[in-house]
Amino acid sequence: MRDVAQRAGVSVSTVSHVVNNTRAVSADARVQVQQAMAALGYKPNALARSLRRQKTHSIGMIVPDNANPFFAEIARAIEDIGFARSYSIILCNSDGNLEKQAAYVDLLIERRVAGILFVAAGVSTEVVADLQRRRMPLVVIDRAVPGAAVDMVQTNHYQGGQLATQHLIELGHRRIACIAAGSDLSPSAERMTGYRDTLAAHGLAYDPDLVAPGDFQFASGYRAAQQLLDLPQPPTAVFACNDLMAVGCISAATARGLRVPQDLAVVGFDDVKLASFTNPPLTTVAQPKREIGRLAMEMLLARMRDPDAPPRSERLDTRLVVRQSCGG
Amino acid sequence: MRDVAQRAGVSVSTVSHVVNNTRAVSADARVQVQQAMAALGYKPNALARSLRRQKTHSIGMIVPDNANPFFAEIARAIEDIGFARSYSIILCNSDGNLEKQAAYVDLLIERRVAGILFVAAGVSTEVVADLQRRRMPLVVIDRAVPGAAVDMVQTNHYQGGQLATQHLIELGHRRIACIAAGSDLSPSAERMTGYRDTLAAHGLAYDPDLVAPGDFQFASGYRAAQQLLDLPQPPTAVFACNDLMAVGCISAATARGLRVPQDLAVVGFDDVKLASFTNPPLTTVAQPKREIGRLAMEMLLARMRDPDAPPRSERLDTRLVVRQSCGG
DNA sequence: GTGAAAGCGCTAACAC
DNA sequence: GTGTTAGCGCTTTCAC
Repeated sequence: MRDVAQRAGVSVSTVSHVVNNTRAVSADARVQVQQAMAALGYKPNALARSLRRQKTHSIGMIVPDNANPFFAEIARAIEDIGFARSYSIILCNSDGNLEKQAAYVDLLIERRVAGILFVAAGVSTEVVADLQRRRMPLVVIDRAVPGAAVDMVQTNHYQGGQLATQHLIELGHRRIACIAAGSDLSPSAERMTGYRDTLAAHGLAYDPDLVAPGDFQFASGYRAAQQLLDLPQPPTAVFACNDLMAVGCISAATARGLRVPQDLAVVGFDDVKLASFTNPPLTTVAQPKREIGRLAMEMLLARMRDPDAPPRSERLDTRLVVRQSCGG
Repeated sequence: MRDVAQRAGVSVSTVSHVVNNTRAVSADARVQVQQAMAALGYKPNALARSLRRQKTHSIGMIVPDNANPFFAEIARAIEDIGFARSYSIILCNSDGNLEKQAAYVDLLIERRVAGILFVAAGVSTEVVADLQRRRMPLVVIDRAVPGAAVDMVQTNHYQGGQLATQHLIELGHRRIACIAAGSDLSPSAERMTGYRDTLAAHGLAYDPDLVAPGDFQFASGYRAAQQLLDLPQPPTAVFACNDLMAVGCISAATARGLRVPQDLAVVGFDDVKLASFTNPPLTTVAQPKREIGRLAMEMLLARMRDPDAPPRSERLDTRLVVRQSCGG
């Protein structure tokens, strides 16, 4: 900047004012400055600016794994909004590891980020409390943080479970199984509850034999389907708590010579890319991934503007994507 | 830091020295400082440090789209190494748009990143030249930048094309089709060349009828397969230039009552997650995505250490992942 | 409409 | 082993 000022024959503060368009400067001086900037390839130093202004245009995004398509989509939406508002995103993968997460939180604090977008890696009550003590703008995504009054946005898993079950019931199914996953994680539990409540609402008994355990992976869906189909009275439809298990379920059924959807209807959850390409294409409950990212970012920006607003918690509804794995 | 110094009863420089472990400090003072830091929740200001030291620990990563699984994996590997070396990654999506890319490059320069990892969005000769003029450490990934002597790492697409074709030939196939994609992009063209050369090396004639156009999408693979199977003498095997088209091809074959692999063998390229879950699971040529990211990051770190080393260009070999879509 | 000067929080060179 | 000081490149207040 000094160089520019010298070459343009004006003061440093004048250069600053044309760079930031911050007060009236004679047309003459402005042109001089701009030419000098171009000639020297000058780019202002954002570090110095941030130090002086005591605010950065960086925001930290902590996710378990950006290669997981679910988080990849969310990250994408976040980056989009960030770019539009000229915030840049620092990518942090926690691998669901609390220490790694803590290390990244420290790093983000030291970098003086303007805010943090946060998918918790396990029980993160303490980190969040610490962040709040520091008045760091923060939005929690996807997984709740117990005992924290904090901005958050997540999917309405319960409504998604309802949607899937409702669809199967409307198609005439009465024996509807569920491939569940680790009930300690809230999303899966909520999907299950949506399933049970919808069964009940339609006068269908809940049969524990029709609930098979899974772990969100393909293989567990395959195994669960085998177990279900071995039942004396096998189900005619399956609600799998995610797409990977649904695809595993279809594979198992096909391997036994069953036709999907004629002999077994299958509905998934998530709507990952894969779902369009299976045979038959998978009917599934879509999580609003882009919308989650977009909203989280908007909420963070709002929080930065008004640090004292009451915490906001949003639940985004899912949408049923009807393809061919349930017929209909 | 002043606060810490005051509370600990030492000078600011002493605090700095315990924070950075930079010179001998009495055990006493060290304890005082650490206690004060903990009590005050002090975290050093990385902005100030970077400004003073004239070097940051940020690196910029520009990719077309982090939600594309290929780049997601690469990004993941980059982040991993970065974390281990305490560099943080600024995530930039160009959407293949030169203006967006230029905007991000400017942003990264202003942020004074220590280096840039770069998947070019189209012909980026100028940006790269500008970056080099500024002596910005830079590694180009995946797509070559014409006319630039610069560090780069990419897949050996040619060798991948060979691998796929070779595999099919060894399985006894003689009429081997290819689903290609836009020959203007170099990777696809190189895969094709690998295919042709391998055919020739085995005394098999190249038949233009057996090459069907695609655009990397599922639907184009489906269409291409239909076209191929309508031929008077249809192929017995297909090499699709990516997995999505391979899966489309399998769908089309299945829809006609053909069995894969008995009636038609199909091999893909990329080895995306999806490939494990198709029916039958897809035999495919795996790109070393993690390895690309890892190597790119290592090369960037090396370049930062030695700005004047001659540019290095690496081609990483692919690997054939045999599943079930080719039999064998 | 312009310029001079202080200071953001840190580090490094230099004295003691 | 410790403290003092100058200065990284910017913004902002103040004086003109």
